[in-house]
Order: sequence, then C-alpha cells, then structure tokens
Amino acid sequence: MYLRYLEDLDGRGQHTASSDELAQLCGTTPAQVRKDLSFFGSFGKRGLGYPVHELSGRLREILGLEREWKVIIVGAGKIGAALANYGGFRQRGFRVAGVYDNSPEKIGHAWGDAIVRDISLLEEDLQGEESIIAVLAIPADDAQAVVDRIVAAGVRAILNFAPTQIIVPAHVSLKSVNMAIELEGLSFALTNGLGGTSAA
Amino acid sequence: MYLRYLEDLDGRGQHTASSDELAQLCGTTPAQVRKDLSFFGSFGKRGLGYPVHELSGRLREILGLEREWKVIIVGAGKIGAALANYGGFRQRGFRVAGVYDNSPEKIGHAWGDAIVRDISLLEEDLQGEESIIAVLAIPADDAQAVVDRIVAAGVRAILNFAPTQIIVPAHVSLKSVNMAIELEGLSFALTNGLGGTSAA
DNA sequence: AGGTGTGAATTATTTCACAGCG
DNA sequence: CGCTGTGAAATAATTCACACCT
Repeated sequence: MYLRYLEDLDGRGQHTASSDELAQLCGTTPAQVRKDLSFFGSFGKRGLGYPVHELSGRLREILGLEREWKVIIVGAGKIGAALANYGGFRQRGFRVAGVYDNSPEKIGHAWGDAIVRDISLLEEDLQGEESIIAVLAIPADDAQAVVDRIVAAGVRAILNFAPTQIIVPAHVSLKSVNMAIELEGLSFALTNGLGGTSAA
Repeated sequence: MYLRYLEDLDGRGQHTASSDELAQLCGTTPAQVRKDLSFFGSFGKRGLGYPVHELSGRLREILGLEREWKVIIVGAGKIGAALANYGGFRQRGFRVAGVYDNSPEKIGHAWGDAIVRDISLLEEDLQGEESIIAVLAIPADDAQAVVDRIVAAGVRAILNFAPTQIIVPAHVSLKSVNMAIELEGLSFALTNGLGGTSAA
C-alpha cells in the first residue's frame, strides 16, 4: 500500500514524504508507518521525511517486483474472464500467461489474448517456470483438487477466489478473497450499527 | 466463515460439530473457535459440541442475513460485469438491484438482467431504501468522488474494488479488496521464501 | 524547528489449561 | 468421559514519547 502511494507521489514529482503524509494517504497513523518501514531499514531522513523515489525502489526490491511475474488464470468462468481481461494486472507488472480449465466446452476457445488450455497441460507448460502465480477462479467443490494439481505442477503462490478454505503445503503461499464473506461482514456492520473501514 | 461451513455440515445432515472439527474446516484452532463463538453467546453443549442447524440460524441472525440485501454495482466495466453476473451473490441471498455508471456510452445498455442506469439517478432510486450495499468497480481516480455521491444518496455500506484508499464518514462501513496488493504480497512471499496462508 | 527510529507502555489477540456440565 | 466456556498467561500489534539527527 505504501508503494502504491509513493509511486503516485513520485509521478507527481514530490521528492519527499513524511510519515504523517503517508499515514493520511494510507488511512493509518504516523507511528504505524514508521514502525512498518523501519522493519525493512532506515529509509527516512530526520527533519525531512522519506525520499519518495528511492523508497519506492527499495520497496519494489523488497516486494520482489523487479522481475516480471507470470499469472495464470485457472477457471474460465465469469470471474476468470473478468480477471483475464482486467488491465490492473498488467499495469502493475503481472503478465497473464495463460488461462486453464478442465471443461471440454471451454478448452481451445479464444479468450482475450489467450486461448483456454486444458488444465492437464499445466505440468508441461510450467516446466522450468519459477515466477508463476496462479489465480483460482473455480467453483468451491473443485478447488482443493485443482490446487493439489497445480501445486504438484510446481506452483508456489496462489490467489484464491473460490469461496472455500484451501489447504496448501507449508512452502506454498496462499491468499484468499471471498466476496460473499465481505458482503456478510457489511451486513453485520449495518445490522449492528457499526460503521468503519477495514482493508480485508 | 463459520456460517459457511456450518451450512455445509447442515446440508449433509450432520447435527453437531465440535470446536475441533470447525477449526479444521476453517483452518484455525479449537480455542479460537470457542472464543469467537462465545463472544456472541453460549451455543455449545458440553461433551457434545455445537448444534449445527441451530447455530447456523443464530449466526444468520447475528450477521443480519435474515433479510434480503440489495446490492448495487457501481461501474459498468470489466469487473462490474463479472460481479453483476456472478451467481455467488444471489446464492448467498444478495440481490443485484441495479448497475450504475456515468459514461453515456454505457447508460441504457442491457446488461444481464439489469439495464445500466445513470449514476445521477442513484439518489431518487434509493429513496427510502435501507438495505443497500454498494459494490464499487470503477477506476481509482473517480473512486472518492463517486463514494461521496453514493454516501450522500444514503448508502451506508460499500465494498470497494477500486485500487485506492477511500475515506468515508464514521457511520458508513467500508471494505476494500485490492487484487494488485494481494499479488504483490504473493510476490513478496515468493521472493523471501515465506509460504503460508492468509485470509486477506 | 521538523521528523525519524525505537525502546517502553499499552492495548489487543491468541493460546493455555482446567473447572464444570451433559 | 468429552467438550464447552472462560479466566489467566503468553504473544503480538499498536501507540507513546523522546533522544537524536539534519
């Protein structure tokens, strides 16, 4: 999140930013900003703030964003379609390298730039690939089986949109986004008069 | 999350579930399950576990899911399209009540069941509506302005897919989903050999 | 003056561990 | 006996506050 706003500021030609300023942009506190950043090093200059451009670069390194990551979309349904065509990936340096499905009706059909490939080709397609992130956009029932398969094929990072809990070996990173749960959280907040922001 | 798995179990005819079992399903610990649930009441029976069906019902009440919520999609782009047609909303009791945009090219066009409406109609459309959740699927630049507008129109819950920080008054609930940040988190994990699961 | 970096204090969350009920 | 509910203990995260640099 810091990176996003630092790049914004950099684009506007701002050379320096205080923890106060970053906190406002990110919706947090100055102390939080300083603690977070200090975990990775001492980037700031006392009396001045943080050097916007330089810190952007350092954060990109820390996040591993200096290389290009390939994203494969697994599941050629509605959500998969939206994700495959979503410009935001490319914009942030993630290249959609393929779309996979197991339904014969979908395999072979063109789909934006890509052609939907049989998921059983995944293993050979990924031979030697290191920088792969799989985005899962499949029904909950199939999710664990497909995950087992793509993990076996060597994928070590998964962004899961299937509305179910998924188990991965310790060496695999998994993040899950569950829209229904987000909505139900909002329902709870409204019902109980709560209000407030959360990143989810 | 508990509700999701309880409904699953209920559907399979299981009458009772221990904190251990729920913890496994949800990827957490038994102690966590018990603490979480005990916050809302004493639902379990010692020696037996939790009554699956009854607890489902109680959680639905607590979450405010006994009424039907209306969801409006704001932004008729790629993401908005996917969301509007996504079956998962209706399946969980959220009804897509309208799609709004400010682009003349999109307004009036049919779009799944709905017709894209001019965002300036929002205020009158929402007259007297209480149970509205807005899903934001618009570019980052427009996001804050549109939010101000829909908040002025009376919306009190927002699920934001725009990749930017948004500020809302204290009485409004906001949750944000930022796919680029999720991917960058995975990049970080891969780069630094971390692994592990996180709900996001 | 202005603003970071960081120990110390505070507050929040998770885990432990066990009394007590069915 | 099995399993919840819950105080107490252990961890983790956030905030404070201030020494110190520019």
